[in-house]
Amino acid sequence: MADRRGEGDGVVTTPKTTADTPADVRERARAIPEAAVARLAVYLRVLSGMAEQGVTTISSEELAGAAGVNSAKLRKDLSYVGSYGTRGVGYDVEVLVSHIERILGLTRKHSVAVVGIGNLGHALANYGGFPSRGFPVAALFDIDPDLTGVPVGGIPVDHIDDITSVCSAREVSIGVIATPPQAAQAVCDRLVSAGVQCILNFAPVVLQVPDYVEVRKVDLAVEMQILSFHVARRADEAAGDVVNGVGVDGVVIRP
Amino acid sequence: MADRRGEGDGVVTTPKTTADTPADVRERARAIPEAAVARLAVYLRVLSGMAEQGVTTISSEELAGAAGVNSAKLRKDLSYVGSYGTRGVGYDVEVLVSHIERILGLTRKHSVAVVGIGNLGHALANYGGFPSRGFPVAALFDIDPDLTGVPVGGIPVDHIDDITSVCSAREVSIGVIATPPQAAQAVCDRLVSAGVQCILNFAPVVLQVPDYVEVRKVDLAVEMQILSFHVARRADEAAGDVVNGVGVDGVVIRP
DNA sequence: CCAACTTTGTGCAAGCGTTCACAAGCGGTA
DNA sequence: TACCGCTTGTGAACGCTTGCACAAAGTTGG
Repeated sequence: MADRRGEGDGVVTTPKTTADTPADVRERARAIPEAAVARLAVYLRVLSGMAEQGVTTISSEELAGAAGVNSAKLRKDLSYVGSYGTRGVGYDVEVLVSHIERILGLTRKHSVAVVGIGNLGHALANYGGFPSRGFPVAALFDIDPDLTGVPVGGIPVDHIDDITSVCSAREVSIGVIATPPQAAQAVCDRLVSAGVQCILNFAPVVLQVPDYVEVRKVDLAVEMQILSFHVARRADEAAGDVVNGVGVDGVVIRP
Repeated sequence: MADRRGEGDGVVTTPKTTADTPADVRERARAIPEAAVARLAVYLRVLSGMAEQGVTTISSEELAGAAGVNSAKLRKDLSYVGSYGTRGVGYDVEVLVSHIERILGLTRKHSVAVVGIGNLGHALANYGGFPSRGFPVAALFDIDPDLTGVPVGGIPVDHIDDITSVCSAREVSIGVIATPPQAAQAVCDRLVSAGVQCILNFAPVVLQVPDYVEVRKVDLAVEMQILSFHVARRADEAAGDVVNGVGVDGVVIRP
């Protein structure tokens, strides 16, 4: 499926028309909006699925439908990657996949370290989606000495005191924090001092990091509360449309 | 969106001072940008922590620092909630907490159902952050008959065939999908037919739902790929700063 | 009571991202 | 080769979000 790392270099499909020097790619990558990057990752997954099903060509309309966006946005997003479509026809699935992978930096392996082997840490260590997409889990850490040496998902757990040395040695480029909130900042600091520049944080805290470190946050409580907000808004609207809040507001809304 | 029915007639009087009728809250909630809602949830957590530490008053500058945003944005966000600060002083922590909770709909309990009791599902079922924040886990589901009846995190697992009846009976308002991608859409359809209008989706697929259903997606692979993009961009920039062109995949990481 | 100081709340302008609309380009056909 | 229909790629308009800067409002000290 998405195992085309390694390729891309020698291969260089980028043929005829567009010159596409590394400098171009660099310049282009710099300008891609964050939101578009997130969507590119989604397109990539959809395209991988298409490729598996034997689809070789796809139009922006089809791909947009499958990815849940409108086709204009999709084309604009793809235009950040380059012009690899054929007018009147659509996009070659394989070509598109390889170019998106290149832009997303998936031609290179990114070793991952997971810190905090609790419920979530276990789930992450065993999550098949990481290695199969070019993100091998190279190290696991926990503060509990009883866990040290115990293999989880095939990888032995190290003690968090060894984060710096182990991460440096194994060239970890992405750190995943799945610790309790109290420990998160300390763990983060160690990861940073080990040279890790990208962090995925599951702990419900705002991490303080140097400018050159990129942090992405996955906050379950926040997600739930956003949903809660929508539940409430919806309930309010319904209440406002039909009945209305008792006597407090005598406002009548007519549908 | 496109839910402006009802209004347009002589609705809502937008009173002078701070009367704050339910209609006002309704009107205000409707207007809060999605991005601001997400931040409000973060402010809420920070404020809760402050309250626990005995802090009673906080300025926008302090709170902004703790939440990792700039103070102007914070004040604008809070202004969506209402004007509950005291000029020259700051905000009363407790007051702010209660108003944000009200806006986010946290005064009401939202029962949660988790579908797919694999690694992630287990972690979610045992995650203490849910119940403690007003999101009691009321039901668990899996397709595996061997799991049915087995309690996980104190709640017995039901079979996914019973999603509709159980969710209706227990008034589940938020569904969490932690199944493999192939099963996600079917599970989603069942949740929707059970009346669930908010879904948190961990499966790496784009769910198709009716307009009135709100879906939030947590996609680990996408998060990793976004980080990968930044690693690559950084590497490219570093390479571009020093050498120009040449190497296809210049690595070079700089501190 | 006044003056000096602090901090909120917000109008406004700049910046991004999304959407629209259409010219340009390509394959197929006669 | 010339024409036709289809789909891409993108300039331009639009709308949402952010950040600035400052008046309004409150506190404190004399």
